[in-house]
Amino acid sequence: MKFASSPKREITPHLCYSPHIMDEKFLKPYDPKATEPGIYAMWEESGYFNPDNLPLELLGQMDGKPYTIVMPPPNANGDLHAGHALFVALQDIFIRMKRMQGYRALWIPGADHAGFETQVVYEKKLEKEGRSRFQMDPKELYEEILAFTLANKATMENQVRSLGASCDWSRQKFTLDPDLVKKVQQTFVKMFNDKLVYRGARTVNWCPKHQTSLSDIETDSVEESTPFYTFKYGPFEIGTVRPETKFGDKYVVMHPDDARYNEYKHGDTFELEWINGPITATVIKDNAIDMEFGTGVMTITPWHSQVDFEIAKRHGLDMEQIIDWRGKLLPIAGEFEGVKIAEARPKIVEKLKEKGLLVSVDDAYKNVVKKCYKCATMIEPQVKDQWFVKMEQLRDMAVTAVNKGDVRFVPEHEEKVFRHWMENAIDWNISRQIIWGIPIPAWFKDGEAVASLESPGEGWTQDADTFDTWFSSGQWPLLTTGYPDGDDFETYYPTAVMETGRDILFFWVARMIIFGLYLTDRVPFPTIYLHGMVNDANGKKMSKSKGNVINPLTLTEKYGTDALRMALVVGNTPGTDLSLREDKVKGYKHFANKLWNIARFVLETSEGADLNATKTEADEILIAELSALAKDVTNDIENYRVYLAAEKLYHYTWHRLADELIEESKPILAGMDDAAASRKATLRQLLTTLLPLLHPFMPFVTEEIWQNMPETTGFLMTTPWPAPHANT
RNA sequence: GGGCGACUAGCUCAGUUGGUUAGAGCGUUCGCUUCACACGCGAAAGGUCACAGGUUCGAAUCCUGUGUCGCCCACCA
Repeated sequence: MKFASSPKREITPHLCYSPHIMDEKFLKPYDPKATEPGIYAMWEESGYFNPDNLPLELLGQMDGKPYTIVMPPPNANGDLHAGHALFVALQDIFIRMKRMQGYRALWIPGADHAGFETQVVYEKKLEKEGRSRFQMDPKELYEEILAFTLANKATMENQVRSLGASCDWSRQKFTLDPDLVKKVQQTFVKMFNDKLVYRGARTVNWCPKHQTSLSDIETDSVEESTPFYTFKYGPFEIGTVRPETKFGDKYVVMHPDDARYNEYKHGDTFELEWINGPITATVIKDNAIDMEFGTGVMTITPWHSQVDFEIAKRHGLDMEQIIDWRGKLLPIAGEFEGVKIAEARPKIVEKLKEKGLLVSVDDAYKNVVKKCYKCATMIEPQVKDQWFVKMEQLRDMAVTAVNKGDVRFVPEHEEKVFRHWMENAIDWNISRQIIWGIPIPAWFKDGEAVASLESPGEGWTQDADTFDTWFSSGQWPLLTTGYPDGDDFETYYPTAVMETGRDILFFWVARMIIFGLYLTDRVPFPTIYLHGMVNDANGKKMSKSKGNVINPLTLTEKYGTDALRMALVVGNTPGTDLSLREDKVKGYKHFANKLWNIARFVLETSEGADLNATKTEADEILIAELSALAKDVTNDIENYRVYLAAEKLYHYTWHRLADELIEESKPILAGMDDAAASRKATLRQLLTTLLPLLHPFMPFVTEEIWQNMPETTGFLMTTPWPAPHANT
C-alpha cells in the first residue's frame, strides 16, 4: 500500500529541548497543571494528530497501514461528563499505541447536534426564563439553539483537548455541517427509492409535553399499579385501565373460539347505554383476544392503542381521535371536553358508577406504561402520518453479519444482547416534530409523498419534520470518512474499532451497522468495544437531580489528566460499570509523581554516563524482563485488556523498578566500576523503554520526562513502540 | 413475561478461558525525617471465592439447580 508523502512538519526547535543538566523542575513534585497545556499545544502544533503528517520512518514500520477510530460525537449541549472522559482515555490509548507502532492512526473527532436531546435541554432553559418554544417563531428558536449549541461545542472541544485526546482536529465534523446534512438527506432519498422507508399513518409514541413522536427506544416502560376497572357494556363486561379513552368505543371484541359468546356473531350490532348516552356497538371476532384475560371481551380505541389499531385495521373499522395532542379530551367526550386525562379519569369512573355501569375495581392491578425517556411524561399513543424505516431486510443484514463473525463484541456476551434486540426490531419512526434537526427532504401534494432534495415542482410543500438524530449519527463512520467518495473514505473506512458506551448499543451501534451494510456492503467496524457506565463512588448512576455528578475536569484540575485516565482504566473491564472514587484518582496522581521521581533518580545518578557501556549479564536480564513485559502488555492492549495492561505497567514501575531495581542499584552505583557503568546505562534504557509503554495511558507526564532526557529526540508520541505486534 | 450480567479481603475490583501457598489499590495496625520520592519507605493482619450438588487427578474458573442484587427488552385490554 502506498501512503501519502505529505511534507513532514518542521518541529520548531524551542519545542524540543534537551538540557545538559537536569531541569530544576525535577526537584519539585510533578505538577500536572503547569505541564499539560504546554505539552498538548506542542503536540497539536506538530501536526502529528493528522496521520498524513506522520514521519515516514515511523509509518514505514507498517507500510502506512491505516488504523481508524471514529470518536462518538459528544452532544453539543453541555459539559463533558465522566463517561466522555472514559472513552477519551480508552480510545486515546488505542490510537497512541497504534501510532507508535507505525500505523497511520486516525482518530476523528466530532460533535452531534443531538436533535431531541438538545431541544429538551434548551426548552428547560427557556422554561427557567419563563419562555416557551410554542410562543416562539421557529426560525428564531432555531437560531437560538444553534448559537447555544455552537458555544457548547467550542467548550466541549477544549475539554476533549484537556483530556489529552490525540485526535485529528483538522478532520473534525459536526452533524449539521452542510455537506453532512446533504449526505444524510441523500441516504433518505435512496432509502425511499429502495422502498426501505415509507410514509404511513401508524400508532406512534407521542409525548404530550414535548409535542413530538418518539421511537420505541426513546421511551421507558415502567410498571405501575393502576386500578383495573370492569364496566358493563351492554350485555358484556369489559375491562380497562383507561376509562378516559372509552368515549368512542363502539366495537366490542372477543375471540372467535370463545364458547361463552357463541350467541354473538361477528358484525352483530346492539344498543347500549354508555358514558354520555345511548350508542350502537358492533361485535368483532378477532384472534388477538386472550380468552383467559378478564372476561375475554374488550372494547377498542384504535387511535390510542397499538393493539387496538391493528385489530381495527384488520377489520376496516372506524378510528377516531379521543385525546388531543396536548393530552386533553376532544369534543367527543361531551361534558369532559378540554379536561386533562389524569383529571378526567376519576370523574368518568364516578359517572359510570352513578349510572350503575361500574362492576368492579381491582386496585392491585399492575400495568406497564410507557413514558418519555426525557421527561417521564406518559406517552400517549396517537395515530399519525410519519416516516418509518422498514426494518425487516436491514435487520437481517445485520444479524447475518454478526453470525458470520464480521462484527465481534468486547465483551463477547454483548453479542447475545445485540442479536436479541435486532431480531425483534420493529419499524423505526424517524420523523420528529421538532425544529432542531436535519430537515426531512420529503414533499407532499394532494396526499402524495415523495422524497427528493429539491421540490418536485409547483404546489408541493416540504415536510416540516426533522430526522430522529440517530438517523444521522447512525451514518457517522460514513459521514466522517467522506462517504461515498474521497481519499479518506478509500483509506480509512471501515474503521478499526468502535469504542462506546453499552447504553447506546441499540440507539447508535445497531444503526451504524445497518447503515454501513446498506450503503457500503461492509460493516463499519470489525470490533465493538463496549464500556460500562461511570457511576459515583457508591455505584449509583450519576444524575443532576441526585446531585452526585462528578465533573471530570474538576478531577483533572486537582490530580492531573494522567491520574484521571489511569483511574478510569485500571481494573475497568469492558462492559462492567465503574465506581469512580476520588481516592483512586488521587492514588494515580501519586503514581505520576512516583514516575517523576524515578526519572529524577535515574537522570541524576547517570548524568554524563556512557549509555553504550557494556552491560553485565544481570543487567541484560533486567532489559529482557522489561521486553517480555512490553510484549505482554502489547498483547493485552491489542486484545482489549487495557485494564490489565495498565495494572501491569503500574506494578512494574512502582514495585519492580522503583522498589527493587532502584534500591538494589544504589550500592552498585556507588562503586566506580564496570558494574556501575553498566547499571547506569541499564537504568536509562529501562526508562526509555518504559516511557513509551506508559505513554498511551499517561501521555503528559511521560512526554514531559522524555523531553528532558538528553538521549531522546522528537516526541515520545511518535517514538516507535518498544515491542513487536502481538497480532498481525 | 423474556433476556443479560454480578456475587472473591472492611471498601472498589482483578484473576488473560481448569494447574503450585487466591491478587491489586484504598482502608486498618506496627515501625521509619534511610541523601529519588512523606504524592514516601519497610513490615503485618485480613478471604468456607453467595449457597447446594455434579464433572475432573485437580474447580474461584466448567455443568445443573437455588438465593440475592443490578441492567435491558416487552402492544394482555
